[in-house]
Amino acid sequence: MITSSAHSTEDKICPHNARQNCSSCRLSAICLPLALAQDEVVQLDEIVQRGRPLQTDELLYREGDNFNSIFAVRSGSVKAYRVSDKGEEQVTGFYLPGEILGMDGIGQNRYANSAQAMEVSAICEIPFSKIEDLSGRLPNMQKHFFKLLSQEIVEDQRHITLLSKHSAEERLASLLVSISARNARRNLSAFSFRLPMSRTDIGNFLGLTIETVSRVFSRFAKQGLIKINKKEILVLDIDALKRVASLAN
Amino acid sequence: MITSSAHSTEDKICPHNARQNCSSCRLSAICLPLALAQDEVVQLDEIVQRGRPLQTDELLYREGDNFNSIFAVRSGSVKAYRVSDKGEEQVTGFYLPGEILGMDGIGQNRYANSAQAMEVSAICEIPFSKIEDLSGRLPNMQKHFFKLLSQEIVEDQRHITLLSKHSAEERLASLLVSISARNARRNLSAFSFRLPMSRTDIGNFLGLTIETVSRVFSRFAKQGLIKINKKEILVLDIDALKRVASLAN
DNA sequence: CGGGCTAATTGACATAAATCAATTAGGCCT
DNA sequence: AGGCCTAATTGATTTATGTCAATTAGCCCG
Repeated sequence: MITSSAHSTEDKICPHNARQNCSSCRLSAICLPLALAQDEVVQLDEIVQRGRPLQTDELLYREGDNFNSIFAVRSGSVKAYRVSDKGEEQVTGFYLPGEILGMDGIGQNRYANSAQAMEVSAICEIPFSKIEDLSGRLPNMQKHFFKLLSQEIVEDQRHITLLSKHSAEERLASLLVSISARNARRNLSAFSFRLPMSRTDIGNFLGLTIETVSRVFSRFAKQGLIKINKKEILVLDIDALKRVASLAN
Repeated sequence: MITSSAHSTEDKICPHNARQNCSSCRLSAICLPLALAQDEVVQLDEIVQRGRPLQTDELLYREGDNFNSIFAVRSGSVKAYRVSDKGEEQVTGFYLPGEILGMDGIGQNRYANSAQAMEVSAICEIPFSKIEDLSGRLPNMQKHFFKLLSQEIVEDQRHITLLSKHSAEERLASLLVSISARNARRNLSAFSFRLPMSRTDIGNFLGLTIETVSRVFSRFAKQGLIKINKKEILVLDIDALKRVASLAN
């Protein structure tokens, strides 16, 4: 346990000027270096670009842009969304520190989503051509990327099931459980956290209206599963929440 | 155009004993060999295994099974489905000749779906470890697999949007347009085909009940968009159908 | 420090699709 | 050829969630 306070200061401590390499990054255990040997991480390090932080609502890339890089979230959070031909906007994912986005661009050489910062966020950019090179040389790297891509497929299929077969309560509980778990993975509290996204984004992601999201939040609070203060969430009964999620995932 | 008759005999002519290699396979233009040079296809050929055909309803693999291979459909058709912790079954995809399935297993070394033949089907099996080897040696191969995986992600995200934001009519129109296009890709008729899946599977895939699927089919027929005879579909107005799909994809 | 803007909440009502139920129509086996 | 089994269709009714509307509560900026 790195922190016992409700809200970790992870994102506050020298957010954008931490020592600029993967080896010393505190996310290395869950981010790309995860799968690499010490000396391989050095090679990864050489191709990672760390730019200025993104401001809230700033776009990292836009749907249809030429695909050149994938990105890792170092601090903050990013949402990805696509616009259907019908003009409907669909949030396809939320990305927290240590998570990789942009891989949807590989197939068509264009991003299939837009990516937008939900708060001030530091992002690592990794040119994909360099990753291809590296993957050709380092079997670990290739293997890891195959895995990453595959996991995103499984993640998306889970979400398909969620949208197709589960109620509003199940969907929201599922999201809360997911965020809780991802926080825990980063050694943050699983029970007290701030949702980086708006109710609108949550609703859009879960295929619900903002009103329904709000009502379900209120119901959960009334039932004593959580305590809400705007975006601050205190999980009072994670097991009940998991039960509601029905493990809808 | 290979055939002008309403129903191609593609799947009937020597279905399982066509010359057993990728170079001469009539699907090579849309299947794995697509991305490879002549001499590279030969190397692919050496690792592809072609077993006895699957009977209708036979399982190719089961969710949770150890992952070892990916598969290409040579003839027939396969559905993939997963069971959520809630016990709900969700069809995640339909695979037609030339299409690849099983890649969801890479991430966890276990298949995340079960795969079941919807009719008698011939399947090519490709051990994934061999693909990793080959990808390390052939940049084309590696690139192609990254693309394949990425495209499945985009496909799934499209489906997420479909389920989240589109009406029953839009969903079904979208599926019909998709199948029509995939048939055209195989040089089959885009306007006259047999749906290999049941109404139950369609409903499950689209997040609808079988009754709703049936009603929407009837409505489309009444509106003169299609003609239905059980699983046989005659598309009368593909443009209208695309309009209804709203290009919900 | 106050006014206005936006996000969230809450309530009343509408609706698309689900559920329940009955009927029809094939296909298959004896 | 006839009967049975399953898949599909069609209709009547219910329901979860969406839509419309009004209210509240922060929060930013001058």
